[in-house]
Amino acid sequence: MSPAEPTSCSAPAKLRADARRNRDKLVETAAAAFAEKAGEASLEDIARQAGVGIGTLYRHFPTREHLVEAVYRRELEGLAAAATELAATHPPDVALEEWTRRFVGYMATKRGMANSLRILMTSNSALFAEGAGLVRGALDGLLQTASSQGFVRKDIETTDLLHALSSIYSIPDGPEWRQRAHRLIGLLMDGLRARK
Amino acid sequence: MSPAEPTSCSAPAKLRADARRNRDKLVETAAAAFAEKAGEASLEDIARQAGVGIGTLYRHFPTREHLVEAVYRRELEGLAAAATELAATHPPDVALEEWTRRFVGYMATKRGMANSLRILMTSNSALFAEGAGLVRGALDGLLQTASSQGFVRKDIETTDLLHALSSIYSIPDGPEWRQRAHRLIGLLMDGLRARK
DNA sequence: CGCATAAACGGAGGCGCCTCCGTTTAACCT
DNA sequence: AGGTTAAACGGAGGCGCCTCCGTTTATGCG
Repeated sequence: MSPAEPTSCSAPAKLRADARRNRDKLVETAAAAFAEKAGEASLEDIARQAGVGIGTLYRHFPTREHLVEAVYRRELEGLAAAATELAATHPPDVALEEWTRRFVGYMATKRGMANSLRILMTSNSALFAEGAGLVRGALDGLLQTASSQGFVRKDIETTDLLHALSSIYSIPDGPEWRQRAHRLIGLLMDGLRARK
Repeated sequence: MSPAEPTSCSAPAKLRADARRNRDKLVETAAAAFAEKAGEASLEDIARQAGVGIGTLYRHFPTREHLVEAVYRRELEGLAAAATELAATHPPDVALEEWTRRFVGYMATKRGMANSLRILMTSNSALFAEGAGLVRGALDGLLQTASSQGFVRKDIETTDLLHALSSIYSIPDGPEWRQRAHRLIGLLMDGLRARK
């Protein structure tokens, strides 16, 4: 195995140290800005908050969609990593529930980016498929473990659960959104634990 | 029947004379601009070319999509009207062929508007359906006449033909696009006339 | 007509997007 | 270390989007 890789793993190789630093800072800042201002955040603001010039932002991310993509990918990777970590530190059913809650947190940040994501989806669906695969794999691992050890029922497949989770997307916007989503998850999890 | 209605029929009612005039001029100018510059035309340019202020454009069409919608609708109405006229002045098979050629001309103007149209399609699909209905009706009339009078074979339905025509959309962009499209139509029409 | 008034006009200005290019700096070589 | 150079930086500036509001004008009424 090669030495540890401390920086974000989804960045292109062979970047000068300062470039890598700025790139990471931009993605991090953008993630926060998109989460807060729902994808409508101004790129100039993001550059300013990240402490770099607007030119630097545009060199790293030629279009808004490139930046969205980087944020999207980073968060999906984080989500997949969380699954592994949760599996190692919690009972399987708790890990599963906690992971789905994080999944909802993730989706919450995406609500306002619908437009950019749609563009991304139609113009570069390969990336989307890859992201979906990551999520699916993570959920699959958690569910397999939990069900094989008898913590949850066995007649529910990953696809079913994923489908149920994605339905959260269609909950109408509003102040109660998050609350509703978490109630729905509680319901799903109780259902899963009820061994038929 | 009420008196003749000389102005564009898809405009809202009860507009002051100057407002109606400016609105029509804007739609007309926009249609030309979108056709030429592929939907990327600047709204400021369109207003300037139409001889009105930018404020006037925005009062009539609050977003780019509203203007796109107006152009889109106007052209579909023109297309439907052309079907009636062609049917009255040409043999049925010629009318059919000529109309499909105009249909291609129409689609050619839409190639660059894909983005705006997609937004329109997802955010207001009712309009889209209405437009599609207009086109379908026009084609249906022409095809019925032609086939009932024995000018074209009878085993092809409107839906089939519409589907074949819409495939033109997927011809890759390029200088030869129009030529390819017309070759395809010639092929379709010869096929239609070949009475099995 | 001439007046009142509501409707419509139009463009200045603020903001965001993106490019271009002069300046800075990390990385490599001797 | 000091020098060289290509990579990276950053912000000014041009352009388009959109809003806001002071000015103009069509229209209906006495």
